[in-house]
Amino acid sequence: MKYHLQQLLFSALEALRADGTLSCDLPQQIAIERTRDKSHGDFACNIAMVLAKLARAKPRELAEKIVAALPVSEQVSKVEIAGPGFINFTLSPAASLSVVGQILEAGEAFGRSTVGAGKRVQVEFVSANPTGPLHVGHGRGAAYGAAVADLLAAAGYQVHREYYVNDAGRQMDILATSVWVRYLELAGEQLPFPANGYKSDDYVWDIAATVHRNHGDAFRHPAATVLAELPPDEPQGGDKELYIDALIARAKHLLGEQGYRTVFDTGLDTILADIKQDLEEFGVCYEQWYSERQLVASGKVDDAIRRLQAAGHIYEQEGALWFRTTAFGDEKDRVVVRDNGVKTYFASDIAYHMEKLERGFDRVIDVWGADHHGYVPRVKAALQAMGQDPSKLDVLLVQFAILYRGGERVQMSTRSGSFVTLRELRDEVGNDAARFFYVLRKCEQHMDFDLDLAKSQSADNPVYYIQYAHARIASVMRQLAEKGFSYDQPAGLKHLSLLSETHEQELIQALTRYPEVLEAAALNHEPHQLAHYLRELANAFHTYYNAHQFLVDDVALRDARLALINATRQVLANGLALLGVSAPESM
RNA sequence: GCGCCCGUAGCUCAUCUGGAUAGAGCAUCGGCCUUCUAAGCCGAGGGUAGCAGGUUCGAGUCCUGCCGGGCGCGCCA
Repeated sequence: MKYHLQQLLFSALEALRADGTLSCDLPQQIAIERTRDKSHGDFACNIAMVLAKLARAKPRELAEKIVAALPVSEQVSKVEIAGPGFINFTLSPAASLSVVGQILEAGEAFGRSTVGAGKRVQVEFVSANPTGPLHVGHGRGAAYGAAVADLLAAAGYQVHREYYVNDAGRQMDILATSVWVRYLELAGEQLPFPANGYKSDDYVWDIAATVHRNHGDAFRHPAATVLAELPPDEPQGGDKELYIDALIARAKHLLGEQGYRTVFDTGLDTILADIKQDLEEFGVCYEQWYSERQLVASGKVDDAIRRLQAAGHIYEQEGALWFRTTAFGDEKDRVVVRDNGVKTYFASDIAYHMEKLERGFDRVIDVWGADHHGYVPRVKAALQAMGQDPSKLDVLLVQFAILYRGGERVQMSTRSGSFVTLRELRDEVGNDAARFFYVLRKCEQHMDFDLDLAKSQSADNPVYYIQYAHARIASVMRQLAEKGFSYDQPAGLKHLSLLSETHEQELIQALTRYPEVLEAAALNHEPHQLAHYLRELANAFHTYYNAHQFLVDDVALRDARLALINATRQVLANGLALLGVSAPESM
């Protein structure tokens, strides 16, 4: 509809230009907006005010000329000039009513558009290190990323959802070594737990037990051998980083490559399986799980560094290789290969992002926690240095969700183990409430997540309000047969003009907005727009429900009303599905 | 100190990329169930949009400077 009005205005402007009334250039885009106030019609356009200066005309006079030049459209019943020069359009009743038939015909497909047709977009989200279960912070990224991906798919994009698995690197070694130490304890060895290990995480015990169950004492070594000549750990006044590195080296040496790999993989596989299951239960699915280890093994990381070297962006200093990211706007240069020869996380990420673009995506979206924001310039710098277009990469930073329980802020720390897992959250508040709560705020907004409120199962949870609207409609349809009524949908569509009540018109108006909301939410990566819309739609329905009866004796009116609420049910279901929330038939 | 994000009703947040009189929910107060689910509806009160400037027909929205909160500034990941 917006597009139709744009076309009308555009031809009016061209006509004015042709007869010399308008001498300036025509704008590329004509902004059409929904009106806030119904007395202003359905849509408003500010084009006269925008062009007034360029055309050296008073806005209202220009508006009058534009209106006079507008082609006739049977979808528009009234055009008015208001305020400082707004052109307000009122749609004809038939134009609004037609949405009901469109919804019922399109069904689950209603609202989908083709703006992204032919474009491939990759969405990478969550990508938490597989060193432990997902916590509530990851939950927000999961719900948000999944919703953004689904919205883009609904907008016609070909969407590729991906999870980058950091299965290489130091943190994984620390995990593997932590598992081994717990295993040694289970095997009866007495040795201190490293200060920098995964100390208070119960799952480390579980994994160690699995290793012990499957391999017996195969990886057992006397504590004295393990600890021989290790530097002091932090409690003994040493450096915990040095200590853990030495312990990792000892583990690799004593277990051999094969044995170390077995312990390592038991940890990795166990945790990754847990993460996958967790996300799947949360309704979050991926096309691909991309392994950092395989990326490294493929030689692509070395290739990337070589390419940067060949392009002259790498220099050596104090034994390390530095990438001159400052040449591309970063604050300081970054190390890609440490003086001990180990490649940094950044080196992998350069190769990974390079590889993303080389896979041919038109657009690449990363959903990151806001604490990684400082990382954006260097990744963009890398892409630019490699001759790629950095603007193809969109990094969406998701702010933290601050948890409250009993009015108290819940302290979150992975290392201290005092975090709430996503699984715990889902168990407490349910998947539906969690998914909906997480996307209720725009991503750059800090979010207060009140656990008590979310798990209270009360009406304070906005998700129930929307689901209730859906269930109510389903209930009405169930009552049909019981009360001896019938519903003839084609007849209902024929009699839509009987829907003249204010509440009905407002409900229809809300329905016509759905495709616009969907497109805006997708293109702006703002699922919260859809969440808020669904609440408004549910509100329009509940109001209507309380004011009028659907199962009335007037057959034509009954069919028309049932067609309307069935269309409403469809849109509620479609919108909830995109947010990963169920649409129950009864509550 | 530098960089990014945020600051809107008592609380939690919207405001459709600069539009018309800034809107919802919760909380408070007052009404509505013999009728399709009261997890609902209707009504009332509640605002100097952190502060001060600037840009223009027009600013919560864009720019600058302060104030306050969060996060980040490793050869960690």
